[in-house]
Amino acid sequence: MTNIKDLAQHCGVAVSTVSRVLNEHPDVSEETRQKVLRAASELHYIPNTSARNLVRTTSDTIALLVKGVNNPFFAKLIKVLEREIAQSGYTLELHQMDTSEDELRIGAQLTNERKLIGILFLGGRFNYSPEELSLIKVPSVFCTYTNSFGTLNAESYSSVAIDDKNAARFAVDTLISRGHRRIAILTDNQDDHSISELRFQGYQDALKRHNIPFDPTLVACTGTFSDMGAIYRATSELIERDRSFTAIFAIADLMAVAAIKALSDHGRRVPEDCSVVAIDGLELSEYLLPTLTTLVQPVEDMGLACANILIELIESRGKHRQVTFETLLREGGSVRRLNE
Amino acid sequence: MTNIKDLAQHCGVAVSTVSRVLNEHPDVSEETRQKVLRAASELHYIPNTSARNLVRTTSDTIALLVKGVNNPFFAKLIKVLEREIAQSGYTLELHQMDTSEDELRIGAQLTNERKLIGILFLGGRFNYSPEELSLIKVPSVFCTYTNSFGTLNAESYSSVAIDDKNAARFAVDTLISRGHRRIAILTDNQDDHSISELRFQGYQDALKRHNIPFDPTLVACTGTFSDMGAIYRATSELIERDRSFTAIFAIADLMAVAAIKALSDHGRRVPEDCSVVAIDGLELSEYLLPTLTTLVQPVEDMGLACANILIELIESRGKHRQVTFETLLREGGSVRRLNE
DNA sequence: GTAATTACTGGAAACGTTTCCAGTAACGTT
DNA sequence: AACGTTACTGGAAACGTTTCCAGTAATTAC
Repeated sequence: MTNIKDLAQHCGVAVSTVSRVLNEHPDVSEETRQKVLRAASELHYIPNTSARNLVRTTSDTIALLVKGVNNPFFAKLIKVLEREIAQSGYTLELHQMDTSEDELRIGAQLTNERKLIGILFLGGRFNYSPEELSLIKVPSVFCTYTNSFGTLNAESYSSVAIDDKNAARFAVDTLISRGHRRIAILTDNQDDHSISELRFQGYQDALKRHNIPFDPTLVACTGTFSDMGAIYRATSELIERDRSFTAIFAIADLMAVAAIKALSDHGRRVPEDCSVVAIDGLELSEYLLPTLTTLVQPVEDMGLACANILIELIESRGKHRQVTFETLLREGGSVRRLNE
Repeated sequence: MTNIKDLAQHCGVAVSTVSRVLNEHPDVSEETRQKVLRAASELHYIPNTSARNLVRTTSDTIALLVKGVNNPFFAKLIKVLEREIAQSGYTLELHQMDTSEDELRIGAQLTNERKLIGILFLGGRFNYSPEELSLIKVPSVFCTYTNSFGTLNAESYSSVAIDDKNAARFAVDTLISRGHRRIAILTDNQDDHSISELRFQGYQDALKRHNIPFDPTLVACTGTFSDMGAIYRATSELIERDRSFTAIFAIADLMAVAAIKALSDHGRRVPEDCSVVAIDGLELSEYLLPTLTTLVQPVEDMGLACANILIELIESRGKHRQVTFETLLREGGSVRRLNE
């Protein structure tokens, strides 16, 4: 493998000169510049990243710390993130965390190996104390969830999200405005300080505003966003437990898919016998039968925002900021007006 | 940041001794071992990866070069891959390639930066010459596609795949055995040397074996695996072009989803008016209405195989090998026997 | 009691860069 | 003619490790 020393020798110049050429420093004559460049290409010179990072005491890799990689909503997000990051000359590392508790631990560990210049958190919970957050020593951005529980001040963290509570409220409002009053909810969790809890709160809020009593028997917890079987079973139990509900609010599109199947298997058709509304706006949902009525998250814009905020932080061109995106109701065929 | 020198100084030993302790070399007294370990934890010592990699002239990162990250079949695969790789102490880097032509170029480039010890190729084409392949100077595995076109010998590359041609033939056979003869195909491409072409060949084979003439008007090319809109449009055009087909073979589950929607929008119900069979076996497909009849790829096993082969190559514990997995027909509700 | 082995340790080179500092030559300014 | 500036270049230190080599002390073998 050719290194910078070989180039120097080959050209009859000093290594420092070669380095200057390679790093596009000024103060190097056009003649030597060409000479070095030609040698570099002839000898197939490729810089050694480790050596460079060692002396520069940085790296070029950003870590994506994600819980539930196979969540289809993340797929598009990851696509956008990688593209943006690559375009800015950085590299994306993928790390999976199994529990939300891992996220800070893994983050802190990776940070310390000094091979990271930034972290993107995706799909975890978010109720950190300032002390916990300070374990992360590199710029980071929380994707798809924000500091809705904690006590962090806006100068100390960055996030990109929708207003989950509000979106959930809007989704449930949509059902209520169509005459539904017995509305079940299909959620991952009620109290894990993740978006699940926020959306659950939004559900409760909507009911309260319309003076509809909250009925815990209408809550189906799946404990997962991606395990279709578990979601199906949770819905089935709900159906067997209570036959009075006329609508389901699923906090994610994929949950709605499993729910619709469970309803169908129990002889209840959507939307005739039960309406369904969800949050996500997957492309897929437009191609289901019936098409899903869902609140669309602007996933592309969210990905761009995540990447840009992080890169600005890394290049110290920006300060921490929190971005909240609007969701848009996409009406499909899964909701029906209830006749009195 | 504490480094190995600080530890040495703090303990009153040489850096080499500290290094030995940290790398679990033998030949170091229990006493000093404890002393160093205690100091390391007290001073929050974290090794510098760049320095280590520099002197060892390796790294710990494996690159995943993927075309179409948002392909839902890949989601689960990536999940398994990351877990296996992380468990073996390596790190996974994500790189997206836009065109299949990128794949070798990007691979070669990354290889050369010497920050990579292995590459996983996912979702590209595969018709390389030995010369092209030799550009990649680190162990690599081709996931989900194999050397079905080229001239590589088995000692020079590794791959994990299903027998795409055979699977497609089986899928189409299933339709034929149910009485279908006018069978349309929904494919990404006919001649791009990727799995699309293989599956297309399998389709043609099945027809030939049953003396059903191949009709090009029954071929709908989408040019994509993941853009639902494009798939929908391609199917719509097919429907408007020919109303005689009684079944569709979609080379991927997601294509089948879009196709079923297109059929429905044109007043044709599945399976009553048209049967649909696909390849993939996404979990999702079991929860559609109707459930999809599809050939299941053992995605979990495939992921494990990819990771294991690569890791064995890296640790030079294994030789190149090609693994082909069996697919399994999962009968859903999207196929119906045709009455004569 | 000497030699050979073992157990442990320290010093220093090496990995491939970047960057600081000093230096030379040519040129323009006074 | 002396001086400052500019344009360019080389030497060497530094980044934080690992690993080779040599060396000492203690133990074992004869």
